[in-house]
Amino acid sequence: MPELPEVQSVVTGLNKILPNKTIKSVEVFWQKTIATPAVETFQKKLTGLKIKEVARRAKFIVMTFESGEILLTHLRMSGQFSWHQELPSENAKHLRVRFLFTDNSVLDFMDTRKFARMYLFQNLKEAEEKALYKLGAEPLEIKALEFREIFRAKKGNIKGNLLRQDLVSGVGNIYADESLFLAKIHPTSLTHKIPKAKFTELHQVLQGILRKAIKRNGTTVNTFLNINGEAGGFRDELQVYKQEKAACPNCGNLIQKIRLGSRGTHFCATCQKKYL
DNA sequence: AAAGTAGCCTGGAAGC
DNA sequence: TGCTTCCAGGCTACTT
Repeated sequence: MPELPEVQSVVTGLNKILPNKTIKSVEVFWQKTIATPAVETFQKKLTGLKIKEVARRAKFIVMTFESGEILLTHLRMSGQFSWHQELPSENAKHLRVRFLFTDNSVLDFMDTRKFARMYLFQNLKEAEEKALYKLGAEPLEIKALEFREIFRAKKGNIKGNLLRQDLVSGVGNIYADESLFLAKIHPTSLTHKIPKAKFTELHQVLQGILRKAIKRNGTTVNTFLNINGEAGGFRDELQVYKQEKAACPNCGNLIQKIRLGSRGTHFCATCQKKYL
């Protein structure tokens, strides 16, 4: 499941290849992948545009064109880009969108689960107003004090709040579970009952884990591959996520798995303190 | 207002 | 063995 580090890995790869390429045509194999505008408009508007750069905002891939248009892509569960020097002899499985460039290279977008979405906007202002405005601060940019203030008075459990993109953006299920384990906070802890110092700690371990995961090219749990077809190496570093029934690396007791807010949630009941 | 949940989807795992 | 059911989860929309 692509979260911030996985998206960053994809963006870094795309930004090495795509700038200065001009789109010759766009093929759409699954209409719903294009969230906005209408598919024909999407194809028509993109044709002839030259890519300026590829960046990331939260879990969105932000492609900027020379003329100012913005293409946002959200990978959701299984979205995947793959670039080819020339047209592949046969279509990849789950191919949803294909971008053909004037230099005859090809950018394919595959998405098994069909949850991924692309949004084309006229300019950054429109992208901000219609899509990005809901996003909270970047977890790697936010300061500890600010981080604590955002969460301090929030109701509900900390796990659910960590996943909220409008508070701090880019954290998903894997890094939520992992950072709570490292900060020794039980996922069902009530957010407003967690002491100030613990938030400082959570902020620190979250930044640490995200930086480390970016270095390791993200985490591959089921299907994630970057544009070079490489899996993420952070999987080997998971302490609790998908480790149910394994021994806690700290105390040796079994890692537990529960459902919290309809999400699989992994933790060590011994090491992680419950603030209620 | 905040919290819970259905729905979007497929494929692999688990259950029978 | 082969069928059916369950589960994974980011995000939106809807209900309570």
